[in-house]
Amino acid sequence: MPQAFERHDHGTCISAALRAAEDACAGRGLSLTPLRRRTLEILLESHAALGAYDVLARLEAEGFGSKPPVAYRALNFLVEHGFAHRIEALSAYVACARPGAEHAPSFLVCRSCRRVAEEAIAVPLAPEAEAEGFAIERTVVEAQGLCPACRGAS
Amino acid sequence: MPQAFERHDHGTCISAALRAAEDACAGRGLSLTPLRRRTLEILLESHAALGAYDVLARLEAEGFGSKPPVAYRALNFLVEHGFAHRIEALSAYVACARPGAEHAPSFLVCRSCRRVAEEAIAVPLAPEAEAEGFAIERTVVEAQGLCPACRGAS
DNA sequence: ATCCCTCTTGTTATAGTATAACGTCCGCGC
DNA sequence: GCGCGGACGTTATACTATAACAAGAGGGAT
Ligand SMILES: [Zn+2]
Ligand SMILES: [Zn+2]
Ligand SMILES: [Zn+2]
Ligand SMILES: [Zn+2]
Repeated sequence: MPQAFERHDHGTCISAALRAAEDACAGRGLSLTPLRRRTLEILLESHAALGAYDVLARLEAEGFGSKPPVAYRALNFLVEHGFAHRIEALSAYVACARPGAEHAPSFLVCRSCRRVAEEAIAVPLAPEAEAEGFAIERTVVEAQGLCPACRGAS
Repeated sequence: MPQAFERHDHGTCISAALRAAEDACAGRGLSLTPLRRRTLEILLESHAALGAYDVLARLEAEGFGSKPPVAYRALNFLVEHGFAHRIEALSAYVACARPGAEHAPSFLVCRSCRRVAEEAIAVPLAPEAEAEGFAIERTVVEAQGLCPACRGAS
């Protein structure tokens, strides 16, 4: 997988993700409206986590509505359908690096540049949950730290 | 470990945690002031995650200050020194179940009653981080779902 | 064509979470 | 006594998120 912290052809990165979103929407009867599509593109421009109000500012500058629900609704649509993820520790949003594939996402989040690498790992806590009769519905796995670039720039 | 979702002697639970906090503060030159101690007690009363403003309301009712920084400072003190943890997905706070012990905490969080069980697991993502040159400083591991009691009450 | 229904986008207003900045008090070392 | 740092209190403000309502677009039924 091309990773956020490695050099890669980012144009391919973007177009593959948009393509996957289009296909998934077509297949599931969802509509990837201009607002939703543009919101995804904004997230895809970088591998960094963006706050809802950052996204909103971009959308407003491009002629979409200027009020918070505009951004939150688009972001929630993307998150619900797996085209983006919410980084809980930052209250921020990032495009999914594996759109289409079912996965329990986990992230490496740089505290300096906010770039995010998405990893595929086994759901932790499953045995503990089993032992206690706890039914896991969703997992949040986020490692915060410094990415290679930001370590170097120390 | 006595778990939040199991029957246990909760009085012991509370007094052991307070004792551990007192000892740790004494040993590290920290001051467990009445405000900080009471804040910890409030968190300890249940194994549930409480919002900062819930805690603040309790503190105010007991004669402490009524403004947000009062609660946030006490909570931040407890979190910084490992006597409490922040549940990122809820923007809420819970008393630590292993005060004193060094640990990368992970949690089972009930979405219905907000009770939290703290587990000890290995840091996930370590191999991935290593491979990418990412320096992990903190991990957030939270499984959300339904606890045994809330499953039963379905 | 008209009606109805649902979905999307837009708005206003408000709720919920968190911190910056500053003043006072108190205990301690000098 | 004086200076200092830490804890606690305040005011004010910033940041994050949602409830509730209005307007338009599209589609299917009559
Ligand atoms: Zn890329
Ligand atoms: Zn970085
Ligand atoms: Zn207990
Ligand atoms: Zn529960």
